[in-house]
Amino acid sequence: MIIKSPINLDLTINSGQTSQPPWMETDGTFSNVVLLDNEPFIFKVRQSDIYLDFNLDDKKAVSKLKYIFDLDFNLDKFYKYLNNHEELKDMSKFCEGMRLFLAPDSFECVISSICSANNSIKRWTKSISQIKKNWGMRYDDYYTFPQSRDLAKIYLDEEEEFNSSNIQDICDCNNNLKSCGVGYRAPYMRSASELFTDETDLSEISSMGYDEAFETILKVPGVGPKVADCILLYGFNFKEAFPSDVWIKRIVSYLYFDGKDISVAKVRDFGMEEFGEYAGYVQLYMFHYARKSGLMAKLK
DNA sequence: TCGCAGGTAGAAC
DNA sequence: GTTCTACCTGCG
Repeated sequence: MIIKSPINLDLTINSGQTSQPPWMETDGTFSNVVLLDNEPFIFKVRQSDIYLDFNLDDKKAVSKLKYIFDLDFNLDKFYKYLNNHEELKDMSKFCEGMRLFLAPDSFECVISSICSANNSIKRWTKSISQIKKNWGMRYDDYYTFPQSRDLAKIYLDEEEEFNSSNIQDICDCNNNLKSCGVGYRAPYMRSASELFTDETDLSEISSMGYDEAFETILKVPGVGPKVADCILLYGFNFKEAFPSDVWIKRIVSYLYFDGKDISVAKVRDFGMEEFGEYAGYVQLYMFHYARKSGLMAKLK
């Protein structure tokens, strides 16, 4: 069925948002397994003109799909907003149809975002895909993201695995987090999994206001301000988040502060204040505008 | 080969 | 409170 909200699927899925790695692509069809009340559904989506063509018409599935691709967000209104601001008016034409790519499972977003810190898009998406293959549930060619209680039990590295198992050669130890290329983030990822198994219920975050949610998620190991904002934006749909990293800092500094060097913390405050309910989208568009327009190369 | 890039934690100021 | 440094991996 066609869902009549304009979107550029390829751009949205491959824009490096830390909710999840890109979906599997075959001949222009993007697919993934999505759990609805713990029941697996294979979602297949493809571009149809400016819209999205979805393989299921089940009401729950459609509602979830609309959530994942943020299809109820009014892009036209957002573009009017961009066009009314001198600093932002070029952005929509470089990113037309790009939407938030929200996590079907917020725990996956927590771990993906921790993994993305001080890392490249290519490397964190590879690591998360490997984690799904190793410890997720398999349906056809697709893997779910493991649940927190399962990830909490995974060995951190070869050494821990070797010492706790009957494997004879340490080189055969590849059932551990570090073998997924996550580096020093492994203990953060496992501690976060323990936290969300035993102490903190992720669903409580959704019912909090932004500030409380931010302070709560900031306590998770491996989560600083940038990662916290990514989790709130891509994992919980808090659109007022303005995840600020060095690139956003350079772009904001160029566009708004005459190239003056300002702290990432100040950039975050500025973005939230200036863009309000559009902060998350502005951040997303800024990053891709800078990438595609050549601004990023210039700011390097 | 090695220098570099990229957020967080923990220590030092 | 702000600033410095180590952390792991892949890339040029």
